[in-house]
Amino acid sequence: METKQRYTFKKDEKLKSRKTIEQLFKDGRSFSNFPFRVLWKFTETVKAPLQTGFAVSSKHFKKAVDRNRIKRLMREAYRLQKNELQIQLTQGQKQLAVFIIYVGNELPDYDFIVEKTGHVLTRLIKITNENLAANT
RNA sequence: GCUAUCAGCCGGGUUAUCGUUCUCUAAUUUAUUAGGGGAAGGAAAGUCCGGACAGCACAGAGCAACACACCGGUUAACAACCGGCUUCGGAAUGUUUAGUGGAGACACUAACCAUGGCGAAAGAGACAGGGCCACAGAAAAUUACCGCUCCUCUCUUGACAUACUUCGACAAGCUCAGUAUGACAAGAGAGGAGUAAGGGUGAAAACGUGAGGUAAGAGCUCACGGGUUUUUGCAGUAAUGCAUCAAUCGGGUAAACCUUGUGUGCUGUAAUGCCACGUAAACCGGCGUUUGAGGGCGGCUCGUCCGAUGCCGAAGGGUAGGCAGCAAGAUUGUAACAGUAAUGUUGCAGCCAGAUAAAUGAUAACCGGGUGUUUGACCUUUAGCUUGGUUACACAAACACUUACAGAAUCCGGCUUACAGGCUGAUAGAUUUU
RNA sequence: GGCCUCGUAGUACAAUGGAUAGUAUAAGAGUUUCCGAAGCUCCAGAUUCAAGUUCGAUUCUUGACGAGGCCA
Repeated sequence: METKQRYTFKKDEKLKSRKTIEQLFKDGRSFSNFPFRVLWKFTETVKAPLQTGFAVSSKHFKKAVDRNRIKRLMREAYRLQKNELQIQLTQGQKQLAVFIIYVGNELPDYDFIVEKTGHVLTRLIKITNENLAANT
């Protein structure tokens, strides 16, 4: 992973456990960056260094096609930009669980999502650095 | 070729880069790499019907409840599908009649009738029963308010007949006048009976029109026409149709109750079975142990089975992971045969998603389809250009816009709803060309 | 995924198939008051949508749309 850059997003990197998600909603910390709301928590229960889930409210988007479309765009944008955060976490021996919720009301286009996902990821990197500094 | 209706079918493609899931093969560092293959629809949607499958007694009885309802067929099954019947709607066509225009041929308009492509029907029963029908109206279903007619009684008036004379014009009679009685006519009032023609209100008014008949009227009778039921004959498997005989005509509502017939046990793949992890058989209240609490997931009753370290309530604690179910089946494609068709039988070939915070994608370019505009195009005038008109048909180019509805979750058969656009067929109509 | 329930003024609820769909409250106007509140008077405002049955649907039937609930 450290030799060549591969933009993968496999099963292990998805946040799937119902239990961890409930923990995130209960104890996790969060911040908003429109159109996203991000939940995050350092936890030991997960295998991979970084696990991420995506969600869209079915109240805002009634049709499954629209929800799928947004989730696919988010996943694509995340996949292409998340490598830096992943490397940091591996070096720091930390496990991070992240859950990103789309709270906007309109169907976004791809460029908008890419830009906003970049903002979210830089903020997460900052948080990780602070956490590492505090621990050491 | 065009328009309309109906039925059936399809519903984008190629390349590049990065990526997801399942599976097979190989390699090893045992979770990665490399290669091959598969990966969303006609509605996957709504969850409206029907099944398969699973559990509850190899699912029992009665009531209740629910569903269905012309006939025949198809099917695993159905409220679905196919074919037919009946009723209704109806583009259009034709005959006749009337009106208008016209010298005429004829044209247009309207009405009746006939045919009628096509479409719709939750299409049993209102002679089993009760219920309801606001307002208006006499009356909303065996009813009678007004009116019409007849009879009886009373009163008034009129003229007639008979009898009588207290008084009067004149002595008597007659006449006039008066009184009483009788029957008659007219009018008024009361009572009884008949009547359903008239009442113009309403969504709906007692089969319709005409004639006879009658005290007045009435399907009371007759003629023509209409509806319902029924006998017989013919056609058809049947619904039904045609003819015929007889009876009958008293509104609507069953998508309000109901009646008749037929059918349905209930719950649903989060069913169900197995494995793993973890906790608490805490405490309190009530019931019960052969005199039976309670349960067997349906509303009630019965029956039957299970049933004691038990059950219920209250208050808490723990887990919410994996495997099977779960992808070879009422299967898909194709051909032949049977059938009007739905559909069935046989042969050949194929294996075609399996996720679980939920995969099947993202970006870019090009091509293809559709619509619109413009220019060529066509027409007129002209020797030609300009100008003007047409874009009905065919073709070409450029530009712009657009390329739908929508995402499997156990699986099938239907229904319903959404859908840019395209293709095919049938029927009807108008028109052009040959 | 499966199984259910419900849609009436801004809000909370009524209404035998039948007159102008009612009540409370909120909103608006007026009155009262030095001003405001409360009170009083008045006014506007709705049957989720579309078909069907019926003479006539908030009510009955069907479909669509929307809202809510339950499951191991």
